[in-house]
Amino acid sequence: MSKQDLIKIGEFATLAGTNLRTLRYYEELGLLKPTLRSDGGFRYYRRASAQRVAMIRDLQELGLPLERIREIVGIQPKDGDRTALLQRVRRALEEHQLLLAAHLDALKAQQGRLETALAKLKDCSCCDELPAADNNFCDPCGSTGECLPEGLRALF
Amino acid sequence: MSKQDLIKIGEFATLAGTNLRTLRYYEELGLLKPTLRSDGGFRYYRRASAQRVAMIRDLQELGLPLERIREIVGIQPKDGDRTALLQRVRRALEEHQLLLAAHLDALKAQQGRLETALAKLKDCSCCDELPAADNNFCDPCGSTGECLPEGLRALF
DNA sequence: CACAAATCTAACCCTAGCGTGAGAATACAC
DNA sequence: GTGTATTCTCACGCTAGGGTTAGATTTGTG
Repeated sequence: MSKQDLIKIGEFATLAGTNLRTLRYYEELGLLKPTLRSDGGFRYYRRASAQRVAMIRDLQELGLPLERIREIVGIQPKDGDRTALLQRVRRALEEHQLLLAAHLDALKAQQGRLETALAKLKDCSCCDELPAADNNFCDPCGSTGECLPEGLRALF
Repeated sequence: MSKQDLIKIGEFATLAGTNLRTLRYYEELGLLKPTLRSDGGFRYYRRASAQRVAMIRDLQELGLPLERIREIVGIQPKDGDRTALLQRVRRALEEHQLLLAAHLDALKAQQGRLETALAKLKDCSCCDELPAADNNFCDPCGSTGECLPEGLRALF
């Protein structure tokens, strides 16, 4: 923890595999404060803090937004707090798991609608009938008598 | 198509099931222009144009961004262009299907990482060992000897 | 001391799809 | 003409994660 260990933001960014703007943005969000500020305002980081950046990145890859990450790792945990940290991480991950599941469901539903729409379009492509003047929804279809899927009502 | 048919934006919004801001936004994007502008600047729409809004909404529900939708329906198709329109829609939907699939894969991968991370966390919760001073990644784990999943390297 | 490289703050830009005003002007009924 | 409802054009706000300037300092070296 000697002064030797302190490096400026440029070197730290390289070390942590990121860039200046991102580090300053993290600081702005309260995610990672530089260990020291010089009188002139320069940021000085500990090399070891690169691990903190790695952790932030890891949690980002798991899909957590930076705000949530701050809630988890915003306060530098002491050694004894390891259990508490694990708790926080676990709760956040579980919560995020639910969100992710919901998001997946929504996208799968969208996928289903897309397939239906494409199937219907395939039918329509070989159809010569133009919709009647009073039924430009083609609903029900003049050929098959089927109703159109929701997502394509207005195509005709 | 007489002047009787032209309505102002408020009534049109109600008819189309949307609101003023959205309609003006659609116009800004080139999705739907009012049929007429009064000398004072008021927008006048045809009732029939509500179908166009419906179509935009339908394509939105299929997940297409408004920019793509504009590319599809940006130009008012004439009757004879139905085939061409169907083609454009089909191509756009197929393209979007690919994007959606990729998106789904990414989310599923995220889900997998989440599960792995949570499983590992469960192990760690019952672990009393603190990481050695020279290995604050707990990697490999002092208890099980297993390596940590990518997403949690920096937790320790 | 002088100079170059690094860093500082502040600010605006981007994607999407509007929400929500402010303040001015219009349209229409009476 | 006058009142009131409607609409007009800005223009900023939101989420996330920075990118990319500009102009001013600071640091460190010779």
